[in-house]
Amino acid sequence: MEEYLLRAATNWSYGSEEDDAELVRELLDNESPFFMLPDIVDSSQNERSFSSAEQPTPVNPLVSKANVLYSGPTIGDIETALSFTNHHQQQHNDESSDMSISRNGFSILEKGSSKVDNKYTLKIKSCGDGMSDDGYKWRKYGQKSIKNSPNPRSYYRCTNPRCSAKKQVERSREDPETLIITYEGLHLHFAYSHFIPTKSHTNIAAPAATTTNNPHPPSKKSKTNSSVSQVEEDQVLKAQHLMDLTNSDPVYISPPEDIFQQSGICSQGLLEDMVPLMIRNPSNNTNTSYSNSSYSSSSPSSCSSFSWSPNSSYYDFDIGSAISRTT
DNA sequence: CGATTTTGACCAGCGC
DNA sequence: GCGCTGGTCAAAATCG
Repeated sequence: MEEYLLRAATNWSYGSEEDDAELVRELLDNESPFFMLPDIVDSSQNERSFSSAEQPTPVNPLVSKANVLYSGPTIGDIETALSFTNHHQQQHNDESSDMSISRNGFSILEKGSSKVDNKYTLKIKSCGDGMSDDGYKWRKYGQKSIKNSPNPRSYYRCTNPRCSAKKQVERSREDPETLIITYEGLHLHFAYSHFIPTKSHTNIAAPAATTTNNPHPPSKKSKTNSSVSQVEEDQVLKAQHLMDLTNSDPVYISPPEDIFQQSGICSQGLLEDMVPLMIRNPSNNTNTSYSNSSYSSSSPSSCSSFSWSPNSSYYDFDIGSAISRTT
């Protein structure tokens, strides 16, 4: 899941359907550390939150930390979703029940996270007190009423000026508890929070002399000042995947704030922030695993994923404030 | 007082 | 061309 999002973000708009299909296969490969064996997960537990005591055993500790459940989509389901038009994709999403992530009081019903026209749609089911927060800073820049829908749609931009990401948040008509979040543009926070710098990354993040055709780099100007190329980023991503395939140590998730501070880089979680960090601070890249409790109790920064913001207000028709506001 | 949200106006795309 | 709709802008209001 995280891997998928990470790679999807990296290949934001230039991934072919073949690439997507390959990615899906990798995701659904039982050998993948990001894949939870279906027989481990009681399907009856899908679409609900787990306490730490009742979490099913995942294949990958990262998945465990994220309370990620996988019980669902077949390769065909997702490949179909990837190939559908936006309209069809939405229908497909409505008809299939696939992934569920729950963390810090909300769950994601990812009914086929899919990429259509550079957009990724997540369906998030609120639970508990209804609070949910992806942990990153978004600025609301608009809200519109949608025809034939009682719920307005809220528009958000990432507050990081180097990030062009936007998202739209609206409440599902079918299920008022389900929020439909459409991410658009290259916004990598959603995945970086699960991106753990380790020594192995630095070893593998070797430069390569190729280019990408990513049309929406988070910051082109910063690229010119950085020794890290997009290809290096890709290498790091691959390294991360390889490392996770073999690393049995607990792996976590949001990098600690002090690492960012020591590095003098923005902790918003952009990949271009992460890669220099890993290169410059190899010594800091070890021993960065955290306990489950440390994760869930206090996010190290506003950039950690899915952090729940107790100060956020939640109103029926102000979906976004409940999701985007961070403190 | 700066940051953020609200909200009406404006604009562009699309179908008729 | 016109109207509808979705997306964005920007000034005012609100918040911390």
